[in-house]
Amino acid sequence: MVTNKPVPDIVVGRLPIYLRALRRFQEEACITISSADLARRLAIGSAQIRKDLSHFGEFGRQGRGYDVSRLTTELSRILKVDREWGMALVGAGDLGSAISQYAGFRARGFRVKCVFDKDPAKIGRRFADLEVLGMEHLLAQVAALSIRVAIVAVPADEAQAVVNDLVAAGIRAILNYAPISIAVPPGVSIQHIDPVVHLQRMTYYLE
Amino acid sequence: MVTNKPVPDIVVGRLPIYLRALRRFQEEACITISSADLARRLAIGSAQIRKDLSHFGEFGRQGRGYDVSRLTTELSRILKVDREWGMALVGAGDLGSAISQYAGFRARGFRVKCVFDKDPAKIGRRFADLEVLGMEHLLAQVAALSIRVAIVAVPADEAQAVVNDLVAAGIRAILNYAPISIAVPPGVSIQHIDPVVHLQRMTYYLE
DNA sequence: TAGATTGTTAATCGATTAACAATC
DNA sequence: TAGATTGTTAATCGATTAACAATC
Repeated sequence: MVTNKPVPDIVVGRLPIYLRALRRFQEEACITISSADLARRLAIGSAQIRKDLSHFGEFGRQGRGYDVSRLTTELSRILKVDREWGMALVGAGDLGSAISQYAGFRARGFRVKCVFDKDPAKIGRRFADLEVLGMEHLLAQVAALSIRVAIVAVPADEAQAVVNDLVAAGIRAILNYAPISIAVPPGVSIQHIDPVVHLQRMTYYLE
Repeated sequence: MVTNKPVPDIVVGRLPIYLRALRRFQEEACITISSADLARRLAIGSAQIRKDLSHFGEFGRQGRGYDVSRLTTELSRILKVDREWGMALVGAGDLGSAISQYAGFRARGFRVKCVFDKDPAKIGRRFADLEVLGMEHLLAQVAALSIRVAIVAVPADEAQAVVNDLVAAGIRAILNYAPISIAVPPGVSIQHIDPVVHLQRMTYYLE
């Protein structure tokens, strides 16, 4: 049942996982899957999948399940990944270089369109087909290219200032690789990637 | 109050975030902080921090707060990151190369000790001071180096098989960079890093 | 039709939060 | 001491799960 209440973040957060699994079912040439099929693959409950999807509409058929291609299309539309998103990358060090070369972004519709750094030694270098620009070009570039998404790959102690600049430039979604918690104003999303945090969540259980 | 009930995963999952914030307070030369100070920095509730910590002991003082250095030590001990952890890396492509060079691991006590790939073209190459080995050496190396932690950086369709090999070799904690959900037996932890999932969690809110 | 599976309800489960006695 | 802040309780809030009528 679709209401006008906002969908819980935790539900939205699972949709990309469903979408990723659907792509694999598609690669395996599955035409139709049940919520139980998907649940088995993801090691979660089938009721949770049905309930999550019910926030957005009725995409299945009783007795048959879900059409893999239809559900992929619907989830892509809901998540707004039925288009290409250009991204700004701030930080042209080793990590930034690895990020700009990561094929997984382009393969799923995300593309680094411009690269910035504040270090004069890095400005002017080429990152694939992009020239590293100074931070003073951020505002104009983001506006000119209509960019809403950015990746932060600077040291922890510079990250908050960079995020502030990005928000001021109109960026509304930020993927942060700096190992630090960062504040953003309402209306701006931020997600953090810190592999060490994930490792530390596991060492607790070792021994 | 410390009981013998297992601490919820969601609580354990927040400890690395607390630890990361503590290191920054330490860099700022803070001696003592209150749960409210930490909560403000992390944009969460102070009661949650106190309740989370109370699962493990009493680390604060009424009226004073927490000693930054003491709490850092305690959390490091709880998470078992008061030591160095050697890691096996599987996958010697671009992503594996970036991972092996990522300074953030070593800086926080995680070190890649051996690298494996199944591609004969990659075997024998050098990754910093390590030689890329064939998968047939996995079992012996992991045993010889007493490694319990591994990183998977292979294509999605190879990841499950690699994880099975790792588990068979005695690995008990796996950081997976392949964009796929993977099953592990009880007693083995797995965490996933897929930056595109994080981006897709944000595009939903755009426009 | 008979069998299967959805979408939804209601119950259960677990996590977060507010409040405050204890106490440094 | 007076002020501040912890550790803990109990209430609230929200998410997960089981169950099943609807129906393809």
